[in-house]
Amino acid sequence: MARAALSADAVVDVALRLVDEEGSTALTLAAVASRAGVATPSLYKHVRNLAELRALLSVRILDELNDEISGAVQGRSADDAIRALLTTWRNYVLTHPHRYSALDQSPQPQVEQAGERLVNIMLAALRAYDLEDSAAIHAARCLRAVAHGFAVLEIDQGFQLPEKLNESYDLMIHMVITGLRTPAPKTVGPVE
Amino acid sequence: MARAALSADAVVDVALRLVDEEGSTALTLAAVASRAGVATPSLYKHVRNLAELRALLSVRILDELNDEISGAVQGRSADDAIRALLTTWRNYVLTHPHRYSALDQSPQPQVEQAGERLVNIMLAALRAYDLEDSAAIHAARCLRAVAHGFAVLEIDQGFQLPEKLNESYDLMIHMVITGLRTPAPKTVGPVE
DNA sequence: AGGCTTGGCTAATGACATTAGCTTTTGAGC
DNA sequence: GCTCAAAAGCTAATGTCATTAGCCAAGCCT
Repeated sequence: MARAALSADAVVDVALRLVDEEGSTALTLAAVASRAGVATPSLYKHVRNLAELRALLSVRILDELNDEISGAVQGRSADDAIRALLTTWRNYVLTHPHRYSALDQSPQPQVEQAGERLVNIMLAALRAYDLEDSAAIHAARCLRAVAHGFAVLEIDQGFQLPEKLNESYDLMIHMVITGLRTPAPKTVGPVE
Repeated sequence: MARAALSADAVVDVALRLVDEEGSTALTLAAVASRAGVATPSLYKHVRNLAELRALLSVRILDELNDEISGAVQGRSADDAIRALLTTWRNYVLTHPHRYSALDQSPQPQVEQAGERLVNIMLAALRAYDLEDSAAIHAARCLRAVAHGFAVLEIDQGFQLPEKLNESYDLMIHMVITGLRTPAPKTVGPVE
């Protein structure tokens, strides 16, 4: 190997710091290269292109979120676990808002894998509810949708009245928990 | 007035068609100009810049979503209204996936107004539950978070097992409704 | 007719991503 | 220690955008 300088991981490190400090829109190869003390095209030796860098960064972030959540869920179960999961998710988002909004929307396989890991944690947290397999998957999706939806809106919409957002989130947690405890509904046909 | 050709509205029309046909990433001033049969800089006579075009487009889309939802909620109340609202939201997203993903995240005031109109519809749908004012606001936020979160994940993640997404969504609707009917929880402190 | 306003155009600039092709470093094996 | 091939860097070039400046034509009002 030559010049023990950069590596794909190191590039992602730099990108992560950049996003933290200047927001996800500042994520350009030029900016990353500059921070890394390297010319822009040199990055291509470590990363296929900008899209791949975004994907790698998303994986890094999702894994970090994963870690925090699984730590928080450890040793808890049922309602307690769900509460911990959702609260930790939101805390992560609020602590690193730029990271969360840097998450890649485009469906790269690597990113999907990190997403699956997240789903597995949710399934583990749901185990205490004695759901059938498919019911557990539905529940996990709901958890994800709920946490993600609130996160996105809170980050880049701001809502208004910021002092009450905790209460809104508590209500949402309450909806999830009571919904899980109440017998599943018959599937309803489309409205209209 | 000269040359009765374009207008801000017409530009948004073109942009909307472009997004529908080629996806939200294809939304560039160059592409819009080309479709409008005009040179790129000419667009600046109608629109301040790309950011404003995005904002105008978002308003257009949010208003359309608003219309569909308020139509669906008309004449229904309580659980029925909530179900109609959420179902219509998802139907809109699935019918026009590109439009929904073209929605602007950056907080322009005009876009926020359109968002408020949406919140008002939700508050109307919630009226039957006899919530206090602030409780209704929390509930509306939850509705929005839930619908948006599921929409975003469904659009650009795809989940897997597409045949069961209806059931997942039904579960989420169930969570919302039972959560609204069950007494509000005491606010819980942060976990950990 | 004359002139202002409006909407359109061409040209120029600057930020990016990306590719091509050259050079240097360095580690592995001799 | 020497050689050399791969790795990692660089400069130069291209193409796509957004955006600005400055020019021109067309229509409307008087």
